[in-house]
Amino acid sequence: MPPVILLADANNFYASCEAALNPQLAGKPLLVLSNNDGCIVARSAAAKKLGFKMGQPLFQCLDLVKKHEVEVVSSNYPLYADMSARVMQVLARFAPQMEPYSIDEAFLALPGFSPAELDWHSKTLRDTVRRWTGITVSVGLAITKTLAKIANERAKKVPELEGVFDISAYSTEKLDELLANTEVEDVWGIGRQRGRLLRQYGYSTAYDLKYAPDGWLKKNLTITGLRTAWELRGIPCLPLELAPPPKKAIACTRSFGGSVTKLAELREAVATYSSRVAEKLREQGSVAGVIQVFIHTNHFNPREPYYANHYTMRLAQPSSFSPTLVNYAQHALEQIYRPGYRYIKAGVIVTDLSSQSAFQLGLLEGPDPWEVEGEGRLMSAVDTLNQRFGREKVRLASSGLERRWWMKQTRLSPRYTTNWQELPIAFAT
DNA sequence: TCTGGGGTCCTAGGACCC
DNA sequence: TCTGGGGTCCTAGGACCC
Repeated sequence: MPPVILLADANNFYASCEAALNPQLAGKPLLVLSNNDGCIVARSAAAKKLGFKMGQPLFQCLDLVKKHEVEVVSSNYPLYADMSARVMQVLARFAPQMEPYSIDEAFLALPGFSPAELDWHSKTLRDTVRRWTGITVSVGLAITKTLAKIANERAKKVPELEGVFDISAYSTEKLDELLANTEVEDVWGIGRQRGRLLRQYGYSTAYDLKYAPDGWLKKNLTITGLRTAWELRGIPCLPLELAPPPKKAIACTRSFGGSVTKLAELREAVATYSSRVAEKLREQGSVAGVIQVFIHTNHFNPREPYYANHYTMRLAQPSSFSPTLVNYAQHALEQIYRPGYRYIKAGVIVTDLSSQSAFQLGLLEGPDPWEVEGEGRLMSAVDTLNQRFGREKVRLASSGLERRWWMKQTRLSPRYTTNWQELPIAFAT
């Protein structure tokens, strides 16, 4: 018997994090905004009920916000990352094997449980996460990840299920009935484009997708679409990833608080982003072989000329040394900068990553090992300081002081769990 | 006026080679 | 006028996810 897959997925995660640390928000309509306070990226249950849509620009629904006195906050990623780690720690106690899949969900493998045991286990898991973290998770159980996703979705939607839905022991008939009542776009791996194509050919439900011919699936949805159909048939094609594989690309890209026209300001932003990229590289022990910089103006505004460009460079030697990456990025920026435009976003992406240690071993014809050693020690000293005293406490001067381009975050909640000065207050005297 | 960020995987097509 | 066949590698772009 293959193990049952349990998918635990937090409800309205970002909104729940805010409410968990600020009891005054409990039960109220609450919106969490994207970087720059532009779009809605999370909604509390009450806000969903009022009709706010995921991804909707805030300025389009200000009337509704005012009318219902909806609370609105900027996104606070250090808080969500910390809460996520706490939730994951609790979840890990409930299975021998776990794959943290995203900031708010994880797959668990449960071998050798009876249906009654699965039910008790899932309810205990849910209660424990709620009591220990203040976050509510929904649980779906099935024999493949794709089916567990569908079960989880139901657990969220149908109140009678009380947050847990187990379809791991369903007969083919029962499962097919459930799939026939599931829109094809609600299947994990079927987005807008594939949904449209499937419907054109008359495949409008998960059931239709399950029984679509393999040849058609492979040809039109590639191997990934074929795997999805097999998973619906109960054949596991997506194994649990127990150890997170190293990233193959690392990026830091941001919209500016307002538009930026001067090269000097773009240079600050690009220096900041490439420093951050270098830091992320060092976190996973990688060096980058290729760096790309892009900038663009606002493509939503038809009244002003649009310009977008990117420039890619191969490093002479793979590196994670901040000053090196900043220098390359600055050079790349100069290749694509054109005066006279109002830029609203820039980004730095590194690829062709390899392991720091493998790189150093193969260094017979490489750079001076003493130099690399010195760079490494400098960076680890900087990283240690910043971990201890807060991000960017030590940084390159080229990343700017005034930083007029910095993103807008006008409604940031306190860093309740990651800063001693901003702990939640239980009793005020 | 105001519209997120960071990833993965897959394929088609071009360059290049013998 | 007629102009092979098969393979690899790389990249850009598309689709998807949260």
